[in-house]
Amino acid sequence: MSSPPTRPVLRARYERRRAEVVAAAARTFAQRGYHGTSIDDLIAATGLTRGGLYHYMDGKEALLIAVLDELMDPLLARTRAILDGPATPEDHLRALTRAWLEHIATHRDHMVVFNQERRTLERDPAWKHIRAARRDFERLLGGVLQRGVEAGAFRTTDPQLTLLALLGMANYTAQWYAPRGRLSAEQIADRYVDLLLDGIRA
Amino acid sequence: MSSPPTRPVLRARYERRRAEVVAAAARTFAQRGYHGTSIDDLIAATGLTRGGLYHYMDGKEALLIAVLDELMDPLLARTRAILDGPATPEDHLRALTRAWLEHIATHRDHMVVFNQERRTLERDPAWKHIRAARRDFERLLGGVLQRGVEAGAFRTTDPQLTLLALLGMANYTAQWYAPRGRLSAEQIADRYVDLLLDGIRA
Amino acid sequence: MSSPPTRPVLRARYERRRAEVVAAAARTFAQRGYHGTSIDDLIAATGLTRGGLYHYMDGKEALLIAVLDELMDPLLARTRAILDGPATPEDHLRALTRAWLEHIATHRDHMVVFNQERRTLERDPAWKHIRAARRDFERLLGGVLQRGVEAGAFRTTDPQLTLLALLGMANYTAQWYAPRGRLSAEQIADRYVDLLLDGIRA
Amino acid sequence: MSSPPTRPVLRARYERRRAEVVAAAARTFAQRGYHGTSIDDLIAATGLTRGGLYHYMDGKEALLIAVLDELMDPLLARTRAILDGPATPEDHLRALTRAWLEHIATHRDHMVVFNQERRTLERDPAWKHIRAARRDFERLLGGVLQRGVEAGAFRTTDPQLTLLALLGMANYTAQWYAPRGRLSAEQIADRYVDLLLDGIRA
DNA sequence: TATGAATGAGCCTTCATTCAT
DNA sequence: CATGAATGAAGGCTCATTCAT
Repeated sequence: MSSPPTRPVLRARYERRRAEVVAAAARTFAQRGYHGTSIDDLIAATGLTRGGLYHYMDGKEALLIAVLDELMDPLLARTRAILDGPATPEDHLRALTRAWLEHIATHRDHMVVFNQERRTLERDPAWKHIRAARRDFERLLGGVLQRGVEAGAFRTTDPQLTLLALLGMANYTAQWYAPRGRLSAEQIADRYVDLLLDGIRA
Repeated sequence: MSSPPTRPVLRARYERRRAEVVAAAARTFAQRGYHGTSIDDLIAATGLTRGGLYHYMDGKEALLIAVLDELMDPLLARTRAILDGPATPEDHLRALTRAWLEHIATHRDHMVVFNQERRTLERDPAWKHIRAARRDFERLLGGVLQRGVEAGAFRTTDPQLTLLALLGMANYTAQWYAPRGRLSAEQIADRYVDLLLDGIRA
Repeated sequence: MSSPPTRPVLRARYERRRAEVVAAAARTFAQRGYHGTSIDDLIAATGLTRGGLYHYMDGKEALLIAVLDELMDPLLARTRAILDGPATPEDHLRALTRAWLEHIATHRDHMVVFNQERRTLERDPAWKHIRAARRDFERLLGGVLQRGVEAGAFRTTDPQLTLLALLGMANYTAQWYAPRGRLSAEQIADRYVDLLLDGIRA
Repeated sequence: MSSPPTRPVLRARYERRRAEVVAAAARTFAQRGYHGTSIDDLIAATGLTRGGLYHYMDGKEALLIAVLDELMDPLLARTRAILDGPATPEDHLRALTRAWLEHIATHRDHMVVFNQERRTLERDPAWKHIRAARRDFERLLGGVLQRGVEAGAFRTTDPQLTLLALLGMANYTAQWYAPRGRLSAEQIADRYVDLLLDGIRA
């Protein structure tokens, strides 16, 4: 990867193209898996040539890092911003779930890649910052549940398992969500929160 | 792959070894991903030699098929057996979830592989029967929810989304479940069903 | 590189072929330089196929290491053996120079490679043991000169420069020595020692 | 490479920059070898941009030619100038060795590159003029030894081997000479000549 | 004059698989 | 039965060079 141009005009074009490359990588990794994606798949997805691709990336793994950073960094920032404001645990939970599902909806491919490579991420020391981001997010979410229990708003003997249930159902959304589908991300979030709060028993 | 021996004694040993190979493949695929696993990884995991491995398999992809069949076939059989018996929707739901999580608990690696390769499975015609099995399972599970709603036992405006929520939380278990953990698979199943039925609102 | 076979017969053949590969590498590196040699050059020189080459080596750099080890290890061993025995400084000098030039004569390619890659060797931490071997050899040789001076056998105000002169003339031999040439390695050694001791002034 | 500017001011700047590029190439080739040096290494060493570099050179190989010409041409000219004057063989030898080592001292990188690429130079027809220059220099130097023997000033049964010894020790200087070292190039030359003439025997 | 995006051939290496022994 | 040597296609990546701007 050559260093980015310094002249503003070229710099802007460079950044734009680079973002396209990362987006194409996210899409392709999501479809074929990271290891299942060849550089040729990526050049087909970007329209660049084999060598040209390397203007915009350091290598395949750097692309994976970029995809996962694009997923985690804004989500974590958004999460922290929401939790900075005062609200009841229920409101925090709802706001967080909405933000989360909206982020997944706009980053479906990224999320699918994250789910696919989860195991690799756990093993390799190179991915520490991604693991840390995931853990931070889960802790912040778990904290909301915990405070809800302590405040008497939520009733559950096992907040940890509740957290895992919520993580499972929300993250799974990436596998089936369709942008033009019946429900918006916000609606899905609300229904999930309702489900979690009230259940379905008649 | 040479054809299996016919003499019973040799046949038995052959089958045993083959099962070990599939188990090792499941473990290794789960850790490194299917594409990320090399034949060398498999010979390291099995202790066989390069050539020896090919006595027990037709190739890497055949191994993936075997892993996924070991996951889907018994689960589907078990599911059908449970649904064959008469029970309330709630009892069916609970029995199904228990069987499902117990199966995941004993087939964690298989399930992780399934989750990882999900996208590949959707794309390639070679995987039709795996896709069909997954779809059948989801339909059977969805049917229980549907009947519960129709019978007035469950109250939900969107059984399909409820199904997706349940799929998400249950399948996610494979990512974190530990055999010697605090909760048994059965307990997890029960708490998930309780959660789904009653929610956590105080 | 696959691990060497354990069965003696196969092991022997493996070792023999591996030695051939290293020899071919030495020859080719000497002709074209290490960086100038492609894997295709090596397969042409060995008769192996592209993939087959990797049965006998870990990679191109491992081959370079093997070449340099084949050069340094026996020379250093021989040097130490010679210095273990008692002798006058002049006899030690002569014996050492003979051994050295004979070694160069039978390892011309190795020596040429060493001379070519000298600078790279100095820079990269990966080559520490090669650097150490070179330094040890030079110290042992320098010690002989030093002791000769102390014993009053050699008269030189600058043993270090004398060492460098000797190193220069001897190592240069690899560049022009021809196995079937007018002079044997032993004769060259003797003449170099005579030159060093007595000069050419009429 | 664009053709050099014709307007004197621009021309001068062009020539200056071009000389810097060749110097940087010598330095980098010496450190990493010719084949081991990439264009990126050269742009890093010159501070030019990728495209800018090609304003001052025709390509990588042209740079190598320039480096070697800078080494050989002045040395040969100087050698011929010295030999043009009348002197005893000993004085000629001393003057030549001084000039030679002083040239090496101011062209260490060039000399290192020459030593490294020696084998390549021998093989490729493109390098005929470099080979011819080397051969001419060696012949001129050998001639001095030869005449010394014929004049009865030098006593050696093998002037050719003596020449090779001298070439070895002198050329090797490039590998260890340090500009600010203990000895000047002239001093080294004198000691080498003394050594060659008188030896070190007490 | 100077830039840096773009090229595509070629680099070293790994791969799943076959087959003579 | 079992071995491991051998294959050659394909992998990710770097290269020297060109050229529109």
